[in-house]
Formats: sequence, structure tokens, C-alpha cells
Amino acid sequence: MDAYELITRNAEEVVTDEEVRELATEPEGKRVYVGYEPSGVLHLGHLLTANKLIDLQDAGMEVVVLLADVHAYLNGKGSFEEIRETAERMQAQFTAYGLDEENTEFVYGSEFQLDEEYTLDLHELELSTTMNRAQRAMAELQSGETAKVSHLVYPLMQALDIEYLDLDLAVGGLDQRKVHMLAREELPELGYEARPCLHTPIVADLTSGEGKMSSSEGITISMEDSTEEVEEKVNSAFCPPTRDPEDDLENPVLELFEYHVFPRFEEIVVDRPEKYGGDLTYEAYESLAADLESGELHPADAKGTLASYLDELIAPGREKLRELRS
RNA sequence: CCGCCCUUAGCUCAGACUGGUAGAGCAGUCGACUGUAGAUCGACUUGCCCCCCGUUCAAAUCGGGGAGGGCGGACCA
Repeated sequence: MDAYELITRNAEEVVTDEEVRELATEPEGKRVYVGYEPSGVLHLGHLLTANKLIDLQDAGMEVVVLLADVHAYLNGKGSFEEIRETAERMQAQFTAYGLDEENTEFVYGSEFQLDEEYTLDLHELELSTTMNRAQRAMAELQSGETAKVSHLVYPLMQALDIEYLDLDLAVGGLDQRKVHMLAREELPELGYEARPCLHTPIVADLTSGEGKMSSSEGITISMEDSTEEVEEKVNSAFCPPTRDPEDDLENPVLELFEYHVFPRFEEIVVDRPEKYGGDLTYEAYESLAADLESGELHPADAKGTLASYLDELIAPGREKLRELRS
């Protein structure tokens, strides 16, 4: 797999392709980032972008993880002390998950977002951005919630972070695209360079298969789930025996294979009783999806396999969490 | 500062005028059927009715006070 392919695999959107191709010609030392509001326990949503960071790391890029404590504060997530505590746990889980500790720079937002220069740039952005635009860019706002001033400042800071962290590429879920577009539009106004960005897909809800829904509602698998809980959750997932369900629905089991399992394992073995045909081995998502479609692979076997690989992925983080808590 | 509206199940809301301690839909849980899930049947669960005080035999409901949330208050139309 060449650098461009590795950088963009499983990406839902790349803005712009030309700019990212340019980065891919010389990925070494290029700085990329994802910002996360500190959370005590990582879930699949976090891990999806983390997978992309691992890809980028493998491509030779320098990964920056922003532990966005100031953003969390602006979003009403508690005191700085509480937020810092969860941020520390988050960092530990990321490294347990597989982000290379040597080559990952973990940065707290408060380390630079309170500096005078940053603040003045922020005010300049406030001056040139309408409330309407800022609110539409604010991905972390609960639907139905009415925005506080802090919620409008939030995306503007995200835009500035891209400059202040000296990045070459911004990464995030597709829900971040409006912020990134805001950044691309506004940074040049401040005399800074617009950076390319790359968006990961939003995986469908596990139980309903509804796509593009907020990841905060519904069941998700997290670092603190036990093996049994992972099995239960995966087993209760929506999984018609096809890769392309009707009515705008997705097959979340296949999506988890595609975005979470195949990127992290060389080969996937389906442990299947002789009665149903014995074990199956896959090296690529495509062949597994095709087998599910054809009926060669039964959803129940796919689920059992998915659960065990997901469990393997979260096991180190689960262990780390247990250490931290004792 | 002033005015209006809202607050009842996890969610969206009925119920208030005509007091008798709560309902629907969705969600959820459990079965049946499928070698998974869903769909479909069948059963079931859920409540400081925002808080306090008062009236009353009796208050989600009436009166007073308070809290939280939403919207509005120049001109123009």
C-alpha cells in the first residue's frame, strides 16, 4: 500500500484530494491531528479516528492528539481539574490502543489557547464570523439545545488550533466538516494557510443500522466493556444478511469489520463449526462482505468473529483502565 | 427591567377550564418465530406530575411564592 492509499483509506472525504496527494509525496514529519474533548472512557467513535491516526503514523507522519480541555470547559463538561483527570485517562487509553507513544504528541488545549496572541486571533475570528455560521459549525451541540456564547467560540477555537498546532492536515469525523470548512475559509483571512482535512465516516447505529445519526445516542462499545458485554452488544446489532440493506440503512456489523477490524489485523479467521462449513479466513474486507452477501457467511458467525476481534482491540485499554482505577 | 409561553415516563406530549394521587405514541425489557439482528406476533416495565407554602376530606389540577428553559420588547413591516 503506498502512502497516499494508506493516508486516505477508509476516509469518507478528503479536502482536497490534490492537497493530500501533495502531502503523500513526502509524508515524513508532516503534522496531523485530531482533537478530542476529554472523556474518561474511549468508545468506538474515538477509536475510528484513532485508527486513522495509526495509519498516518505508519505513513511516517507526526501525530498530534489535542486533549481539548478548554473546549470541554466551554461545553460545560466540568471544572478544569475534573477535565484534566479524564484527559489523563484518555491519553493512557489511546496509547494502550496502539498510538505509538514515542511518536504521538499529546497536547492540552490550555497549554496554548490562553496565550495573548491566540486570544487576539480568536477575537478577530469572532469579529468576522456570524453567529449563524459559528453555530452551524458547532458539531458538539446537542440537538434541541440552544447555543451559549461558549458554543459559538468553540468552533472558532478549533479553527485556530489548526494554525497554532502548526499542522499540515486536520483529521476528524464527518461531523467535523463544517468546522474544517470554516477553518479553510477563515484562516487565510488572518494571514494563515488553509490546511487540507480528512474525514472519517460516521458509523451507523449498532442496533438500528441508521446511518449519519449522532453517535452519542444508542449503544456503542467502549473500553470498559467486558468480553461478555462486547458479545452481547454485537449480538444484538442489526445485521441483515446483505451489505446493502433497504431504506437508507447500513449494515453496522460490516461497517465495524471495515473500519475497526480489517485496518488492524492482517487476517481474520471466522471460527465456524464443521456443521456450517468450518473455518473461513479473510485478508480483505471486500471478500468478507461479498461472502455475507452471497450467504456463504452467516450473520451469526460474522457477529461472533466481530465480537472477538473487537474484544482483542479494546482489551489493552480495558486493562489500563483497571490499573488506573485501582 | 418588562411581557408572554413552557416544565408530567428515557423521548415527544395528552390530562388542568369542570380537584378524587396519571395516560398515549415512540423507546426499553422479556418471550415466540427465524442458525444473528430486524420485521411480525404475545406479555411486561417505567414516574419526587420542577420546588416550597397555602386552600381543601382530597391538589399534577385551584391560589401565592420561587427555580429552570424558550420567545419577545426601537424603527420598519
